[in-house]
Amino acid sequence: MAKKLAKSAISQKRVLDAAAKIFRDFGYAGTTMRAIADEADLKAGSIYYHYKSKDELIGAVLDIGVNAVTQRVTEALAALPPEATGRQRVEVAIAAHLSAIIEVGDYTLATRRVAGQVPEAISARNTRLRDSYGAMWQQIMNDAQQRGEFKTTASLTLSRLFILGALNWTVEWYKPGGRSVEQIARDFASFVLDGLSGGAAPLPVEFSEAATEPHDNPRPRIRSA
Amino acid sequence: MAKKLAKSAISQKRVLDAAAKIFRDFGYAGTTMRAIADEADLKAGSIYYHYKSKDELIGAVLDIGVNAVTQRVTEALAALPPEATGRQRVEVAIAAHLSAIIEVGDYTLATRRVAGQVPEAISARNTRLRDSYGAMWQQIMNDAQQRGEFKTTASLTLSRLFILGALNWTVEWYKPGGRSVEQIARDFASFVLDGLSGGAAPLPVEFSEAATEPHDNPRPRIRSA
DNA sequence: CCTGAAACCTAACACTAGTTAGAAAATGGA
DNA sequence: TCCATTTTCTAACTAGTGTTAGGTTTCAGG
Repeated sequence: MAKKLAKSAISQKRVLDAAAKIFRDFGYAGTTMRAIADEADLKAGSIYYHYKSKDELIGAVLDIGVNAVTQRVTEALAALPPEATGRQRVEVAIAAHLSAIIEVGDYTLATRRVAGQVPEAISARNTRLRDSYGAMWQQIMNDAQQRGEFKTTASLTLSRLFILGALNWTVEWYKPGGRSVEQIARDFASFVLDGLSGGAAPLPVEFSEAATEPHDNPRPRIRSA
Repeated sequence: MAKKLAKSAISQKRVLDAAAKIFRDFGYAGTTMRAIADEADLKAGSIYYHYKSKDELIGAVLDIGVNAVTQRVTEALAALPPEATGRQRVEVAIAAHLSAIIEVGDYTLATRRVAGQVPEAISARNTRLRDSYGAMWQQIMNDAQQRGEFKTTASLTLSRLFILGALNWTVEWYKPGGRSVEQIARDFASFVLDGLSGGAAPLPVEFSEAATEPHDNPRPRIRSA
């Protein structure tokens, strides 16, 4: 199984991508091995050559969703000079998080929609991953506050939960044709750091309110009944 | 069916509550009529005396989730004097939204977790409800900006999406024993309006950072396999 | 106590689920 | 070309799904 992997790897990836798509659209129980197989141009039985069960598959999908984001944000933060301000760190983390979850959107959405439906044994490991990612954010924010950059009276723990909740929700309404990820990240950072009422505009945006109005339910492909 | 409803109504409610709970934990396809029946102290076949299909049931659950929030926020805003500032309106809307989604938490969570897995015909109506609720928020924010209360450079449409995303995400980590809903609402409003870096504290909070650290996965009841 | 409607249950139907064992095809080095 | 290994398919099994038809219980009102 792990000797000279070569041809198998591409099929494995195809199955994984297909699984993410189907899980995202139909949830854990709603996803059938036959539907995944169909999406991956395979027969249902053949999946078991690559993954030994449906649970192992969903486990792989879940982990990819979180790890991709964690890795991207970690790298982006590491690339920052040591003298970077807390504000800059937050901005960079937001941009990295956003671009990551949109790039691996199928996995992110699958993770979001399926977490809490999956058997406990599988979700436990994934929860640990998410927790440690949250701790990373917490540290950024605590540092910034200790430096005196944050003057908010709100709990930083709650703020972190708000930020990550809103960030992750983005994949639900984001549509490729509309606003660019960079623009969304900028607006988000501005919103998070200065709020609605504050904000002495550092750089004026070209056109603040226009363009495509995002819609709530971007994914119509639902089974008949 | 709608002649002299009396005894049937309480059973109907029991089934509905049970359905919300099960849908929230297992998703659309993962929810079985037998599991709902079990939770409601009933046999599976008996559900069909109250609801003619699983789809009708999920439709009812979805609508309750949205309508409860819409109604509560509408009332809270209507109770405000006409001279209320945009800032006050936002604060009130946040508090009302939060208390509503936590009170009918089972329905809210069911709605959140199941939307997108449900057949299109059912989700369509529900999406309309959510859209009109979003429009209500949009109006509050536009008004406030036109009055000159908001100085943010970020798109108000995006801001609204961020706010509602973060608000709805609250039910995922809220735990009854921890911080009070009012405290969370205050922090959230402060965060939304003044951001992290701003915020000339109007009223100092008693203890800003302490108490129960919320945990990510508050619902362990997952089927074995 | 009778009665008819309301509320519920039982048992089954047709169908689909995840999974598996074994046969068949594809692959690549000798 | 041959062969051994890898990869895929076929066909089936068991368990569990939503739903229904018809019988049974519950219960208010006469």
